[in-house]
Amino acid sequence: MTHPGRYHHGDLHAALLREAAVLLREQGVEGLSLRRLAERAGVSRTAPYHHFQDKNALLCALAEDGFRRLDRLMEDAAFQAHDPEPGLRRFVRGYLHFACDDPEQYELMFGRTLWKTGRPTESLRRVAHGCFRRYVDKLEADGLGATALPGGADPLRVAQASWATLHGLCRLLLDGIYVDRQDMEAVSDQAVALMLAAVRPAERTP
Amino acid sequence: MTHPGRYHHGDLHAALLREAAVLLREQGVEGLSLRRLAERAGVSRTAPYHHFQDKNALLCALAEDGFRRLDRLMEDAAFQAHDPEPGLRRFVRGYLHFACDDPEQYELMFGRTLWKTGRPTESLRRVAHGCFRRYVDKLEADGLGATALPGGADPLRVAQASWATLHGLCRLLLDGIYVDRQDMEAVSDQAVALMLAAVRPAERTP
DNA sequence: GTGCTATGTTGACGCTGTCAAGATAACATC
DNA sequence: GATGTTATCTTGACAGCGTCAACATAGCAC
Repeated sequence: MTHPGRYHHGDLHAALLREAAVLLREQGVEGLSLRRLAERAGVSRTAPYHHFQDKNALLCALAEDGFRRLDRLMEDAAFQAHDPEPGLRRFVRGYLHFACDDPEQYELMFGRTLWKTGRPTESLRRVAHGCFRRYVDKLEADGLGATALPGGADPLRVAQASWATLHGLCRLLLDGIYVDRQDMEAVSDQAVALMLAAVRPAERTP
Repeated sequence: MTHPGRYHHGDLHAALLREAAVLLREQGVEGLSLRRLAERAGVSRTAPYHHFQDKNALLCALAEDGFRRLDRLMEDAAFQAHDPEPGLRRFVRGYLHFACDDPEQYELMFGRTLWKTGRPTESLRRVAHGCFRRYVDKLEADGLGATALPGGADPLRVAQASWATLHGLCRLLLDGIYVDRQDMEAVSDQAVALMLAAVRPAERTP
């Protein structure tokens, strides 16, 4: 398939996604136009519309891939309550690495482009939610559900707050506000310490 | 000034900023076009270019206003080391309220639109940095510089990590990912607890 | 009054997402 | 094998965008 000069492309759907991922990585969402995409795939401007409802749908598919990769990272996570530090440290590093490896993809996954302006696909919603769900479950299963925090009885809250820390760090880092790229190591450790202080079970609270 | 039917507008600069703030609040950056802005101000499409170098410059000015407002919020903050909870709680609520009151403005201030894609004005950079600087100083002045955290000796790190938590929370909240608007109260408390655990000085670490 | 400068105008260019209508190929059915 | 249906791809068009160039007007200094 994918013979040049043919009227039918062969596997345009996959080719579009592939090319889109490259374009996204190199130029960001702003540089990703359907027209340019079509041109790169050697196809006319409106051909993509036979494979994706509109630009939003294509971007959602792209973000979905990202969440699937992130979900795999989540699978490997393990936080043992008796000594959460190494697991947490590995997870945080992995997360930051994931975000920094392809910032534009991360931005697309969590940015307003899809979640506010455009409407996220039902399919995207499912994957993204599943990814977070897995994080909550991991926390709970590994015995980090109830923590030293007052509201810590609810693992959902712990998950939300800790994910927010991680996420906020990534955003500040990637957009270059307040946190420099070279601070990454130090701030990463700081984030781990922050979470540990919150998550370390009840030595203090009787 | 600002007489209708006049060739010269009178105070287009201010009018543009005013109208832009409204449009931003109502429709977000995506709905804010220079052409529409000009039309609303009763002026031709290219008139704004005599008052702002380009769209990026106008957006920077808009974001700058936001940072000035946020800076005022920062002034009121007070974290006393002997009992940081009430001050911190007030600050967190204030911050979340600020973000939720005008989400599009917050997005503009911290989003990639200015910091990644467009280039932030030197003036914007200064104000934004000053705002964060004030936060760091406040933390240090109130005796929260060195904390229970291992790396807590550096107030900059504490500031970065705690701001990241706050910021991440806002992003997840505003974009509607993982955190619902109705969870705000609970998550806000959770964030306070998280920071407190990190910031409460050295009862544990000898 | 004369000229300079700030401000506002129209016209144009290339870019974008998307719709409508028509062309072509593949495939299923008779 | 012929026929019809469907998936796929094409060109043409439209409205919107940011921005540049060239021109018009008004205010202000001299």
